[in-house]
Amino acid sequence: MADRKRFGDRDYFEGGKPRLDDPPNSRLFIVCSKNITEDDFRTAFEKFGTIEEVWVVKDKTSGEPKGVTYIKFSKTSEAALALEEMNGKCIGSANRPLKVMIAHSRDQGSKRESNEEERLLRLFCVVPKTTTDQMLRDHFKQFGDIDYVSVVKDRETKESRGFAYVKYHKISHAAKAFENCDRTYKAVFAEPRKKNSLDSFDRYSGPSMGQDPMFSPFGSSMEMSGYPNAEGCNLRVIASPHLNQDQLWKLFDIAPGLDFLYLDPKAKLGKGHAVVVYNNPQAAAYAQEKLHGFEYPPGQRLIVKMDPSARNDLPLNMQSRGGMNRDTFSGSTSPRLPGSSSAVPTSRSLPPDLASLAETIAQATSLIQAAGLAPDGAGANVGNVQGRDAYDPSYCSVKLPSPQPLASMDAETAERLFIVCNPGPPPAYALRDVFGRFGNLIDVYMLSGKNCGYAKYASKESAENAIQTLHGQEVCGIRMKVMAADPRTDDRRKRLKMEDQ
DNA sequence: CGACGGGACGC
DNA sequence: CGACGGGACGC
Repeated sequence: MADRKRFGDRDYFEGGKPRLDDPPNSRLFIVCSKNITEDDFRTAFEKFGTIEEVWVVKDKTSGEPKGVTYIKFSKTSEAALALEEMNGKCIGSANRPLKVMIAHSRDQGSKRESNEEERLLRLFCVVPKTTTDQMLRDHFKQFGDIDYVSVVKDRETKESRGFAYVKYHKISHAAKAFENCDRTYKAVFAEPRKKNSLDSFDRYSGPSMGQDPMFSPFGSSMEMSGYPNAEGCNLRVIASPHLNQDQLWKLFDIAPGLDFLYLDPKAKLGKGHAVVVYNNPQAAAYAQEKLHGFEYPPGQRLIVKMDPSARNDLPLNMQSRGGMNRDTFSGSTSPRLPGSSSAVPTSRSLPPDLASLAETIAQATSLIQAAGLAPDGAGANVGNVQGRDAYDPSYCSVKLPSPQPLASMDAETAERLFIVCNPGPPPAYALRDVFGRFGNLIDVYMLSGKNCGYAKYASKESAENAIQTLHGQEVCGIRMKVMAADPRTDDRRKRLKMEDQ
């Protein structure tokens, strides 16, 4: 089938026109000395990614370089990194430093706006109504330093309007988030907020929503280390034996001050038994309250108990250093609490912040395994068989292929499946994992308020495999029908077809 | 200050 | 036996 990722004239000149702004913000506009050659540019910029084109602009009549160059990258994040790295640098034989900017789209011309940085730093996302700022922050912080997260709420009812803005400090971070954030957010670069033209300092204008005020009930976790062996800091955990140490770490990282998490590889304590130690008792209590009884994976409740003696079960060499702690775990960032509101759900019914957390973990797990970086010997996650093909999520009634990378969101749909779930829709992350395992999955979603939905695949073969394997099976105890979808009926397809001409 | 050409899906 | 998602920021 057509591989839209591979670059070639065929793709570049889609519809007879160069795709200058596809993906968005992937083209650089560079003001520079006139004596820099195309080769100079290629040499200096190729390390940032795949260059689709270097165009040293020359005067049409005289042929003289105008001191302006465009460089088109295949990805937004490549252009962003190149900008951050090369702006102000000198290349070739020139003394004048490059001025590197993200090129405007052609119709936008050369006019500048006072806040054009914001166009590159801020993402617009569609989010479930139950998603909070903190939940979004927890997902988006993995891509870089967040300026602010803001779920837009109804002015009167204060309820979420179902969309949000996420702003970063660096455009490469925004670009990474744009490319790699959970695709159900449908992240796009946000149009700058409407504004009057006078304030070119809007970046500094407000405290705005910089840091959420209810952010840290425990104060700075750095200052909370005065409880090294306090009794209330130690938890004993029983989890699914399928979970590995990384996954558990991410779960228990919902409370600030996670010091040690030890999942006994020899199962001396018992399969899936772990010891968790925080540096402050509030965090341990919070984690226990939030995670005890939480189903992860679905159907498998975590058991989380306070146990002052738990720390004694750590191997001697860990009682001071930890088998896994903040220093050795690269994926963790600053500790944050979910559920910034005080109306934290205490029921055992999958509070939304934990659902979001579980989703994040499922996604990360899927990515890691798809990349062939499956947890190594340090983990105790392998049940009975060897190799990552053996990974078999307990929430699905049938043996599945190993996790696969998703197809790009704008890939062409080769086949669409219709899914019916009874009695109701399973968790989104479970659906995504299960349907993703056949490869080339573009998107899977349930219609809101309905028990049916769709899965879109970029490959017919993947879609057929999904039908073969999943039809009639269960996910999280929910029976699924999986079949080819009827073609769309509305005029949306026609409209898309028209654009192709 | 510094903003837009050439090319046009295989055998 | 079910059928087509959510979308722009109080001034």
